Amino acid sequence: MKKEENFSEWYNAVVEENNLTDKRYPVKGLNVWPPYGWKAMLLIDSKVREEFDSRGHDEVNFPLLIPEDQFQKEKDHIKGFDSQVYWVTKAGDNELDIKLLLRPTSETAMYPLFSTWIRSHADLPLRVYQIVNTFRYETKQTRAFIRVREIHFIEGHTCHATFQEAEGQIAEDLDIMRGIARALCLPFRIHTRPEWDKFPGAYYTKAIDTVLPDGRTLQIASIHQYRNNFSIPYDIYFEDEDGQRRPVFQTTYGLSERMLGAVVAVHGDDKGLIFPPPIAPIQVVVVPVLKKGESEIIDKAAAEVAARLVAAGIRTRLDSRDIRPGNKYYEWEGKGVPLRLEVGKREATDKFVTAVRRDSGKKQSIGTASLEKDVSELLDSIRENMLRIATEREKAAEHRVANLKEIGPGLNIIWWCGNETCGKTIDEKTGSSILGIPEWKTSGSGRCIVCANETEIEAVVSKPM
RNA sequence: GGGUCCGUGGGGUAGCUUGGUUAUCCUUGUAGGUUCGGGACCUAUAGAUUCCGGUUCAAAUCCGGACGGACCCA
Repeated sequence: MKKEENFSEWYNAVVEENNLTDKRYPVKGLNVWPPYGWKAMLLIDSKVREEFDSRGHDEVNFPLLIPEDQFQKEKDHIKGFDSQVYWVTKAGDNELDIKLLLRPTSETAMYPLFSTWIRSHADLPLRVYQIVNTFRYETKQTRAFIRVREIHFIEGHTCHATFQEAEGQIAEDLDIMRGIARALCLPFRIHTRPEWDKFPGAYYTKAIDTVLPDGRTLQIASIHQYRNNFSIPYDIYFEDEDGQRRPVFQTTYGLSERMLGAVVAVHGDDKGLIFPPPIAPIQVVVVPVLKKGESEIIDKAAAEVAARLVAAGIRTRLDSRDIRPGNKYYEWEGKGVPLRLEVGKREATDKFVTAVRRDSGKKQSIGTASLEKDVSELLDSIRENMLRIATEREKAAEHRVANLKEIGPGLNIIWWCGNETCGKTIDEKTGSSILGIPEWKTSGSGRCIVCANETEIEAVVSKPM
């Protein structure tokens, strides 16, 4: 399947054929995670946990069901999610007095409890996260990992004594993103979303966007400053040193299986997936190449290689199935295993393995004496190379445009007066929309691409996935 | 939000226009055997007309709806 010719078809085929997802579950937008895909997701989750935990965030788990009255305290938030909510209205045959909804996100599940957890400044900052499924009734076309109705959601929630401290949390969130993106070999951009596109209830939203091969952008994370927008209606107050009762300042951080979707889309090629080594369910596959009369010695050598790598903590699979080796190569290449080690008669006799990289296809011999060290170095080199290639492609997708007609695929850098009317005009006339204000420092000035008024605001425009 | 198209074994498909025999081919699964440096071969065997309703002597085929899927536009 050719990735460049028909990206959409390629994506659908590649995630299904290689067991990342099973879309045959008979409800729209609810997909099954088979073992291989789930393993990849869990490895991403582990990376996320590592980043949160090492900075002192604690993992929690809140209920899936939220009572209606508890959901309805913040007006903008309700307005934003109302149309996407799944309701539980009956228990057995009985109508429920208070309807329950499946969390579309967990602010309204958590915050009434936060209100009781937080009494004084000594309870702050509160920094927790959870990894759970959330439900949003998507009406648009669904797509594995990218637009689903049951979301594998990672949500960080923090409460702080001051706005400044909450701002500091957002800076830390960006650091966390850097750590995660490094493991995924994904370049990303930070955009402050325009007012009309921020998270319902937020003071502002910073989105993490990555560029896909077809020139569209995919939002893989979002970071929100809530200020007091939720703490006041949800009564999350603390007593400061002076005995004053004050609302906390809050932030949230949202990540999902879209990260896996981005990994598939950005790194894959015509042969199939390519997993970044840090999150590859199988990092190394060992394939014995048998020969009549010699199979015993070859099998033994291959098994030993695999056992040593496993002992060294490398996720290794010995593929001793009774099919031709070429068949195995195709299969593991499709599944994106970063490194393949071939062990045949020559290797078994002369104490080496033939290593084949998935990223470049290059072959090389590795002496068994330095096996563990050489394999981890190779995996590291693959990771660096994948990030380098992806970063180059992302840079190439960026271009400055001076009028609406030039707006095309990729990241279009424009001057924008900052008005919603002009922003919406871009949307209507080009089909692309304003991702937001980029993180970099604006310098100089220009004329708004729509109204031609002088402005110092630079914005990024693209077609979101 | 608007439109177009599609639904046949686990996957990919033929048959549908013009209703009529045992539903085609490839792949896959299972059992056995020969093989093995880039998708092997032989033998045996398993597996499908999305669902509900209608028209008809007769429906995979025609009509309506539901559910599911793909694409295009806003």
